Amino acid sequence: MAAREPCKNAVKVRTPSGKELELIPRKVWQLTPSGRKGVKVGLFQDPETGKFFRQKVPDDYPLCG
DNA sequence: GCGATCGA
DNA sequence: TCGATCGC
Repeated sequence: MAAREPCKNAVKVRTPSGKELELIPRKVWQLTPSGRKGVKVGLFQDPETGKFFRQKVPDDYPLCG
């Protein structure tokens, strides 16, 4: 069982403070309603403010965290 | 509204 | 316990 792989790849994200940065998500999971495709969501931390935020990550980004 | 997740 | 994430 591959329990909790660390996230390795940076994702281009718009931080709450309005900057585009490449950040490594703390965690990425699938957010998928029944019978729909859903999205992958990453939990990120804005290095400017320390605030956490969630944002879509590309569908090909591996689950991790 | 649904789905999972966790910081606030 | 809620907000916020995204696309359908």
